[in-house]
Amino acid sequence: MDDLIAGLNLQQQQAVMCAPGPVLVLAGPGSGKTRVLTHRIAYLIGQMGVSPYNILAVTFTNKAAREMENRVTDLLSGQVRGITLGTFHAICARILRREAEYLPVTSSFIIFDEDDQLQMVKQAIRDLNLDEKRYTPRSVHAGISSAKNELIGVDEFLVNTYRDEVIKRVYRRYQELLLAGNGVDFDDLLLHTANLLEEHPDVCEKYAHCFEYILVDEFQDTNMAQYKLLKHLASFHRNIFVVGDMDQSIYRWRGADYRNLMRFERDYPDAQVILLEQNYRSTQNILDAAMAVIDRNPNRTPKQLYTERGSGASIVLYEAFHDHEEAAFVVNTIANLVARKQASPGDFTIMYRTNAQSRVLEEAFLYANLPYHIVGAQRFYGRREIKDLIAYLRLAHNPKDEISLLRVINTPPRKIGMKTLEALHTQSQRMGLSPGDLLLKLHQDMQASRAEPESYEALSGRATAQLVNFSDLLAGWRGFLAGEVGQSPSPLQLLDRILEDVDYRNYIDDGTEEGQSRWENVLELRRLAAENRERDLASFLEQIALVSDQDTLETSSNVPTLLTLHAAKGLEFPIVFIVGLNDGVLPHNRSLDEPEEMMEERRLFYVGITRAKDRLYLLYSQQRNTYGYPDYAEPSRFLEDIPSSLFAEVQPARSATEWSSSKPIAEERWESLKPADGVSGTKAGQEKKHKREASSSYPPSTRVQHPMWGEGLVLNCQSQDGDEVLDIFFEGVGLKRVIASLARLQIKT
DNA sequence: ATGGACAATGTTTTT
DNA sequence: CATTGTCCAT
Repeated sequence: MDDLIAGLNLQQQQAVMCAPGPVLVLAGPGSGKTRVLTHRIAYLIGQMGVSPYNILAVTFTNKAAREMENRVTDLLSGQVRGITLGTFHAICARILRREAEYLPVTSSFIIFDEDDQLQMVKQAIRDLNLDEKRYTPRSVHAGISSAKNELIGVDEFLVNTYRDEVIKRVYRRYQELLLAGNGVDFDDLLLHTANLLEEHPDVCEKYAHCFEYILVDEFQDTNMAQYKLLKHLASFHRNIFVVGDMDQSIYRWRGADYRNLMRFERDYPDAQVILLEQNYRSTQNILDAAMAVIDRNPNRTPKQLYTERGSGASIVLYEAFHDHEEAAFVVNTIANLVARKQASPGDFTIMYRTNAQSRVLEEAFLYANLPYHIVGAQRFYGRREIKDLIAYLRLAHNPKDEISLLRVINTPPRKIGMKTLEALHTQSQRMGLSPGDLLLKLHQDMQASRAEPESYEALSGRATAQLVNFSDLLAGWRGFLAGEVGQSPSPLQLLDRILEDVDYRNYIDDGTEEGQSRWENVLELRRLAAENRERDLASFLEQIALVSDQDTLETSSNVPTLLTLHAAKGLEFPIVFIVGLNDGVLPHNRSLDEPEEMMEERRLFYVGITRAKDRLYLLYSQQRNTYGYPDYAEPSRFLEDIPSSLFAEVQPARSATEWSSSKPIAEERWESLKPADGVSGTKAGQEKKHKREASSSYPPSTRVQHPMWGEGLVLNCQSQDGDEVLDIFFEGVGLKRVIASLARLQIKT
């Protein structure tokens, strides 16, 4: 008992040990909210004798769930088996599979991801003969999604404008398409579960009885569906313990509504409210800056963040001439601090508003020949080759999945184009079958050597031949799955068979560096399948659908991290740079005229600032490139809110001429900076490795002269079709890719 | 059916 | 600038 609460402050102890009933913990950044949650669970099990089976703990990411599980396991030395701990979506998927009898889909439903959702909206728009230009799949999907987040079904969808009418019709068609494929989307997981509990009191009671204690992390990020869901689950015991901070609500555009915190207080007037204000992460200067920024938001519970760490270093505000120099300042600063052994490369993070901003930074790192790590830009599961293979698996699992069928039917190319697909579509409609089922029937008919009867009139002979080829493959996998050859195969065995049947490697690995990297991704998926060899296919597919790239974030390699402010939430770093603090970038252009959006931009900045433990650098520039063209920019209006007393003396910006003539940092110093393991900076998807090729006439770090761009430094070279492709950094111009024989390059000595 | 050349179009993205 | 989709010639 004393062990458990040792090291917790008063408020934390109060939260951990508070009596049953509704509890609202308002937790400032770095105030130890995860500690409170994990200790609370340990307290319930260890001290109150609550069975793990009666505890439900919900998070937003798998990573957070994993971390919580590990920490509780440590605290209790292992007696956590039985606890229901996971993301909202994973827990809902579990409930829905168990209660599938109440659903319009079967328990082996598949979960459509963002990409599939867009494809499906596109399909729906086409089915309805609507103008794709006028109603982009993206915006229509946003409309459908936010309706679902508000628990608004198609029939309840209110129409005020013609646009609403369009969305409503697409929504209806979209749901039909989902059901036809026995699928649900991310939003449906929540929506269906909430509706299920609402409409079936007996089911609701079952779960509400079971979950004696409910704990929720990041409560400010819940949407209406999640709120209602929790309310149902807590309807019997009312022991609902939520932790949140409205100041860190940055997912409004995903349906999150921080007002759920207020709604909670209203719905549970007897709730105990506990404020966690002591910060264990940052120095006081950093906290003061953060509070100065966030205090300007109206209608919030004021929090006085304080630390016992002392004021710490001043915040550095730097005005760069343009974004290139901004990046150069970041890299130089990192290099200097590392060289002087004041910090190690992994201590640094650079945060920005939009992913596009990472490019300049990457160039600066490449130019300096320093490794870095970038989060998010291209996610593993978003990669083409991975999506292809998952689509194959899904199709084998569920031939009715038309989205997956369309994806793989001509990948690798099988001479099945638009014409053939159209024919397949008409024919399947005529027969009242899904295209996948039609293919299987086609296969059967061919097996029975019933030469194509008139029933396939929509299919031409040529088209049929190609389709039959594919249907043989599909039928083969179906049979394989059904256990024709003894036992039912594992996902890995099926994957391997598919890889071989379609000769995928030959298709994807064309011998270029990119092709090899793609094949490596395939091997990575294989490895993942091998790890999950105990799971059946359905469960493997679910796991893949519900895993995000955030969850794969590795922090092990000792190199600086580049990420968006959104991706930074929940993390902390000794030294933080926030770049692009210009109006139009940090308060983003699209938020300027919308007060709610503006508040969210402010919170985003707040989240960024509060990631920093020891040092904070804020950067903006006089000029920046937008879509390739330079443009003058104003400093972010948020900067005005930070008292100047917190800033270190502002260093004068160097002029453009000074910058373009400035020399790169001596190369010996870079050598001393390189981490021992020599991890190279990678941009996912498009790797730019510094390959040393002895045969090349322009090996990396050669200085060259270009007739147009002047002097540059070769960063990378690779052979292609007997020629050399070079990546060269030109000062004041940027990174250029050239063909050695065409660019009239001179080697400088 | 496919690949190459052109125009159109650009937030953030826990699941 | 860089990615994505559409049109057109093979």
